[in-house]
Amino acid sequence: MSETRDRPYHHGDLRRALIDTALNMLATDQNWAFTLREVARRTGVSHAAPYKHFRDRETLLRELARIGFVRLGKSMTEAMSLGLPSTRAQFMAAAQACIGFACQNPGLYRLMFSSDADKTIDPSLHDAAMKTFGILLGLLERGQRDGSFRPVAVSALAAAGWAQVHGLAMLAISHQLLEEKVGSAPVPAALDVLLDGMCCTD
Amino acid sequence: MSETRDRPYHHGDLRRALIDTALNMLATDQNWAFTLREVARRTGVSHAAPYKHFRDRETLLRELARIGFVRLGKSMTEAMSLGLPSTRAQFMAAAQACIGFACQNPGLYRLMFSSDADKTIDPSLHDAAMKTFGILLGLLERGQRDGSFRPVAVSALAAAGWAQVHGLAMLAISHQLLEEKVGSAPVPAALDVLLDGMCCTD
DNA sequence: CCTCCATGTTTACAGGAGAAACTTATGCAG
DNA sequence: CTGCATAAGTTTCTCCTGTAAACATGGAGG
Repeated sequence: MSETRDRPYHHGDLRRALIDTALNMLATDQNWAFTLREVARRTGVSHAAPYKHFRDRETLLRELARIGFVRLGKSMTEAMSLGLPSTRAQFMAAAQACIGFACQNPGLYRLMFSSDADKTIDPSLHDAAMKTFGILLGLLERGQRDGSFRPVAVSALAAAGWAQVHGLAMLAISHQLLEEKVGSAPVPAALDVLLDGMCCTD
Repeated sequence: MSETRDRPYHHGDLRRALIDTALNMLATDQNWAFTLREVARRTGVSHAAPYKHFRDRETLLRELARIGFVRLGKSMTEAMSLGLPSTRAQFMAAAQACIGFACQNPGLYRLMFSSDADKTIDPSLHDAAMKTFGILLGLLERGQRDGSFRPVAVSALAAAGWAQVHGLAMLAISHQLLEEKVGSAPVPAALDVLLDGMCCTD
């Protein structure tokens, strides 16, 4: 077979390749039936090869989740850096970026908040999640300083904002934001209601 | 063995027994590694017996999710029926009931919103979810009529309220409402921020 | 009383997680 | 350059799961 020499015995960067394959599957598959063997198969290696790079299935899942948080953070940061006039508009943009990210990577987003991605046993995953959360927190603090957001405890704003965005994202990818229930543009509508509660300008 | 006669060959109500076992496991296990065979084992029947009552694993999961929505609806209705003075207080009570339900049944709550419980292929599950959502919607409409909530589109209030409550529940059972991030009592704090945006009394 | 059928059980098979033993290539010591 | 230690693959094995098929049982209706 000519295939024998298509790829050297040693892959070169199998770890990266496995992660890429898995991320692609997560972005594509709605079903979310993640299988280590299928990742290996699609990457073109034997089903035991991944164990040379990840202790077990969950270790790979946690690494994927970590990358997800990094990417999500980047999306939100970019959305906030578009030179929008008000802090309120920046919050809206970051929130919509997060929900857009979830809709484009439903499997990955679910994974990031699933019990498979246990943050209590992986400091780097925990750090990545904290860092992304920190982006939101920074925006809220800035908004309070410039007088956009009400001077209540910033932790209250943070909990409210985070829960709202995460809840909308989860409902969106679960296809539960049906028009019959919540109107035609539920995301900005809901965010506006929340922002009315967060902002000073009534 | 004396066990041979402990239970008659025909269980009597195996369907119910399987559901009860599964619900107990869901309430207990944080890990959420649901296995049909283990449900059968713990119920004391052979691993193939469940197939006489459920087409496949997912059919059982959907039935469990349906029961979850019914129970959640009951919890919320009860919380609203405590004779609380304001509609705002009733919303707060219903929201906390929902989040409390999630914390007491993390596995079940996750299931209810997971892709395993596909509402598009099970009308009775879809109906149960819609009905529970309807409780929230009814409360919001009542609140608008009595002047508690602002006269914006009720769908906006519904999307905001639902997302907020669901988001808080998901974050709570993912142990992501850490004090370092969101203060010591994030749930009421966040709900108050949202309610400030929903209510007329500023 | 006998027979049917719903509801059980046993057996069988495919596919996944993960461990262990084996193989190959690569980099480094001499 | 030679040769070996080792990282990175592969094969093989065991245990577990979901699910189908064949078989067994016992209670209800003729």
